[in-house]
Amino acid sequence: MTLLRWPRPAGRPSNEPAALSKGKATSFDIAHMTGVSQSTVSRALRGSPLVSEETRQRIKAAADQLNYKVDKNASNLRSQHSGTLALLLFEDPTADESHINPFFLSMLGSITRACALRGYDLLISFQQLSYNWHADYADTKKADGLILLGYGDYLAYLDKLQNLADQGMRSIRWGAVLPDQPDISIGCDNFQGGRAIALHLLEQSCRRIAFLGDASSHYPEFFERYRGYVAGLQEAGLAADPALQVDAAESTEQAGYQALESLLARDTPFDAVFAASDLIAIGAMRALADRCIKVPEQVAVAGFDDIPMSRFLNPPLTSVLQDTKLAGETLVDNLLRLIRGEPVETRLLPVKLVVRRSSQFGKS
Amino acid sequence: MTLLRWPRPAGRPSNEPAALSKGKATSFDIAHMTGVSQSTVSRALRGSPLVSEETRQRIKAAADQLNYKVDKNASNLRSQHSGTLALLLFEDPTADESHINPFFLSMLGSITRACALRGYDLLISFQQLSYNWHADYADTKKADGLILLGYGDYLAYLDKLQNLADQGMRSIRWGAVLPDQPDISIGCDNFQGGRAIALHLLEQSCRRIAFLGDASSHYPEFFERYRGYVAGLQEAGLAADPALQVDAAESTEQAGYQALESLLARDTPFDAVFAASDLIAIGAMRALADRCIKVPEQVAVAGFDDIPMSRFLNPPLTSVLQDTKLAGETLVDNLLRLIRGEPVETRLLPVKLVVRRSSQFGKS
DNA sequence: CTGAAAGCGCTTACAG
DNA sequence: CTGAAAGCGCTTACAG
Repeated sequence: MTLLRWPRPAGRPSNEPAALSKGKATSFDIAHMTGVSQSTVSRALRGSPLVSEETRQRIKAAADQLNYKVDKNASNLRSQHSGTLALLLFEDPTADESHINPFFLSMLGSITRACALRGYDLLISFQQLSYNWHADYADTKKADGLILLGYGDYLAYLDKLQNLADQGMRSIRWGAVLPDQPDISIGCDNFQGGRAIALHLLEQSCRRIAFLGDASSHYPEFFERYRGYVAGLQEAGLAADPALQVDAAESTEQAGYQALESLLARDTPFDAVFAASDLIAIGAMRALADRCIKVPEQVAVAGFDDIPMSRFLNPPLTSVLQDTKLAGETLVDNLLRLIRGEPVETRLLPVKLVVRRSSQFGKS
Repeated sequence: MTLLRWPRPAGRPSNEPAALSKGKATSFDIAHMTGVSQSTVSRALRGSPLVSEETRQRIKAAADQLNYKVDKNASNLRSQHSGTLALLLFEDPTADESHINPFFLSMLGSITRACALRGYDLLISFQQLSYNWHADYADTKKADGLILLGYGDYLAYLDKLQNLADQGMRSIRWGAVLPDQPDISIGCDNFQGGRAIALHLLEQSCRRIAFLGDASSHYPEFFERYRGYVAGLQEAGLAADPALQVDAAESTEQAGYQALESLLARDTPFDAVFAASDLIAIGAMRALADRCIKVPEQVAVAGFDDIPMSRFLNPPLTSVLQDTKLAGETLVDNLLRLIRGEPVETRLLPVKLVVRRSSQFGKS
């Protein structure tokens, strides 16, 4: 009998073959099995060039046979990084808890995929604005970096972002890209999107275009869309009429419905509605339908985000498409760069106007 | 000066106050600061009854002051559990990579919330059916349990489920609840949902109700919906006509569009369409619209899942609502029970018929 | 109620 | 190219 007997690590009965102790094999088992040191096993499995090809093959074969997998907790503890990113979705505190904004859901999907392709795990959590993100994900070492996603009052959490940056947290935010921001953010070109909608509606012969959405620095993404809209009007020699701008801070149907009612209550004529998001547009279209105002015959409507349901609306909604696949990849890639200490470029992603029936003013 | 000086753990320069070494405080720092042992710090912070209230308060205060957080990797390694659940979304291999099935997105949201409320983290990943789930999430100790979500050929991954069960993996699956399953699954009452749709359509005076969706044990959820539909017909003294059942394995618009075209090609008269999912129904409605067949005037249509966009369709789609909030909570609670070694009851969740205009046969 | 000690399973200098 | 050793930061018997 030539089978060598190696000492077993404490805790495993020496009469039980390692191959049968399911999910329990350690690098020591592999080492004993192949007759090398545990350090060499670790090196081989991590692809270190310090191990000879022949040794590596033997070790890999043994690892496969024992169904061995590196214990992530141990390797993370030792190497001090987790191979995990955390995605924090912060929502309006008032949001209905059963539904997530479809746009963020779409982002979530693309971020998940991007992480998987790069070999990172993704931890997901919903957060209130009041929460201490850093403490829970960075200090506990659960994640190497944070992706922040969500609407909400920008000025209200500016301090928190500043704090994250001060503590050297690796985090990146989806949102408005502005000068003098404390953090690194990636967003789409809200300005050009707003401008494109305005130019498109003007081309449909609309002249009194209402804007539904907050137009203040509290909601910088909406504000950028608004500024693009104003710029578009100016190019056509028109001035934006303040009476045609109605606040809608939340991106919800309810907010859109109410915003349109406010607009109607002002008794200011309008022939088009540019909603700062598709959800707001959906609410506005419902309010118009309830008053028997026909879209697009009497009023043209356009939104922003191009969420999946927009093409199914009646009439289908003209909107601005944000490329969520590219957005997710860009967020992940830049966060990874940040983690590696490489320079990161704040980026503005291009948008695309998607014309559908809701904006064909006057046609039926 | 009465400030005591404690020895510093190796690795930290003793001239640097612990409070300034950001994100680096350990339980030893707290111990030194409060004059107790590190074990006591660990106990106090974990709420052990072995620590006196006074000591606990002092320790907690020190921990707050130093911004101390337990290192999850260390505690996980030592205690051998991760406080993390993994959600594996397995999709049809053919699925368009940019969009996730809206129903699963909704489940994802509710599972994320349920985990957060119970103090668990959630790891998310997309998986192909061919993947070795167990190895990647259980053997690596990244997660204490698995939640499996997704459509796909049930028979094709039965072996894998068996394997998971054999290896003692803590996992739970959303899907059909059938006798003799190798794993524990939770699902909605697909049978009663299918029956409710059939009875509803019959009530609208439909007599030739087509079923769009796979009706085989490869797709047991669809099959249960089909069996419910057959049962509903039987209650009205009608037999299901095989010519009215068209396969659609994937839950996509494309599959629905094609299924309806196949149905039309059969030249069998029908006055209603029951699609096995809303996505299939959406495709079918488009195919009907392309042929200028009016819904619900000429053909009534109903779906299943009640995804968010269904109420916005033209006409709004009658469907069967699955309570995703309850589903998410049930999945998480049962998985946690499984992890704790408690008995788990396979559960069938109730569904609710949601009637909208698409099924008002004959009306305009 | 508290402390000293062992050890979870790795990675990574250090030495050869 | 390989091995012996230290140590990541905790939790948990064990002893008092």
